Amino acid sequence: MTPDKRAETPGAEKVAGLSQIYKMGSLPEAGDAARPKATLVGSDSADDDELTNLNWLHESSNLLTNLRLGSAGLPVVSPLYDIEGDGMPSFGPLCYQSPEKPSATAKPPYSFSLLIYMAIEHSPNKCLPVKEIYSWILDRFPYFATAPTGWKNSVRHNLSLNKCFQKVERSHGKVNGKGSLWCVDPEYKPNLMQALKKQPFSSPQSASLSPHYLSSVLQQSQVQTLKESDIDAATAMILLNTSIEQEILECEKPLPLKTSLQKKRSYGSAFSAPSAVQLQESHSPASSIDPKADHTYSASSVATQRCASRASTSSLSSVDEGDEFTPKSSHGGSEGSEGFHSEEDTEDEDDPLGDSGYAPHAHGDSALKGQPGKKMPRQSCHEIDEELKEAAGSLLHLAGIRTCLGSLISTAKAQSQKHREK
DNA sequence: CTACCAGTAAACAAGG
DNA sequence: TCCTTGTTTACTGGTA
Repeated sequence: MTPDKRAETPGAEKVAGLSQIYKMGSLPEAGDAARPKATLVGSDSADDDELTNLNWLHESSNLLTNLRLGSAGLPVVSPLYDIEGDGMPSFGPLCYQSPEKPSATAKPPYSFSLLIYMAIEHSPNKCLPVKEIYSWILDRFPYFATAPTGWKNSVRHNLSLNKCFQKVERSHGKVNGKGSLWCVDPEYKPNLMQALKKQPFSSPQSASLSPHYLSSVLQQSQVQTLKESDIDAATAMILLNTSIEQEILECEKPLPLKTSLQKKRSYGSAFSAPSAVQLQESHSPASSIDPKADHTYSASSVATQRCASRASTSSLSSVDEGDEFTPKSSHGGSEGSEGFHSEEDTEDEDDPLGDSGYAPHAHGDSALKGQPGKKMPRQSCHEIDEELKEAAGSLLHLAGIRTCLGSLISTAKAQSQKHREK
């Protein structure tokens, strides 16, 4: 499909839909973020205090908590993007268009796998049909609007080949029907996230997520006066956060990204991974903050269950567990026969996305059946919060050590200089 | 030099 | 019939 055909894709509506989602998806603190936070972090604290000042850590912690929560039922997805998420459809080309990246039409610094990952993760359901993946990419990366059409082939190629992505049939009986949904295998999610974080640093041509970028991103998200060391710490927090998430994942053994991505080229069946049973087992009660009812994915589909259950496990994610295992037949067909719901389908029913996971969601259906289900996520969030606090403590400790080392080094340097002068 | 990976092109099949 | 989607194979270029 040529870029000019884009109009015929749901791109336009999509944008609107996504916009809404983004709005809805604002983090709980997004509102806060919008507020002028002059108080912030070391707003003007002495430089030396910045590391040892718990405030910034706390902020980072909040930030990272948001990240977690972001994957916990918000439309936001990839940590780093979450960070910048201000609840607005802020991505545009911005996704990679950092200040250092003047050209919005430059080739994105992300691999197709990551682009797909981002697209999927930014969907409220964590599942997207190819078409919408195209749209998302086109929206965020204008480069592709003018790029040769082969990129779509590459996207599909990636989806097929990459084990990180799993196909989910939209509805019952359709095994090979047209337009399946694609979601990210939660098992590989950490790896993808890691790749996302790493890539810009490992890729010379992309500075989009360089410390500077991260810095600006963090600034956008409330942490306003970060020094490089802070950024390091924040990065560490992010990684830490990831590891916590990994702990939470019942599917431990996240393969090193390389490994996981390598698998993709095994040209074997991409869906030979864990069985439905395993998936079921790995299903954690902590899930579904998102009443988003896209859970109607054909429950008969193993892949669907996998997607739904594991997604909710790994990311405290978006699929309403109350529904996700409900056989479609019994799922009250208010949603029509197809399991898939695009943003349009759900847009009116969900501020769920705005549902932070902390704030109880009082919305029709979801609120009703959600009550019991909400508790768990809250508990989980609380646990996570505790973990984050602990982690923050540890990090603070490390930061303190680092500061000490820094001052020792500078002292040593000063002394040696004195020495030389003598 | 080799192996690996990502990207690209293309052929093909299935389905709408 | 055409288009989209999905799979597979082959090839190329970059990188470690």
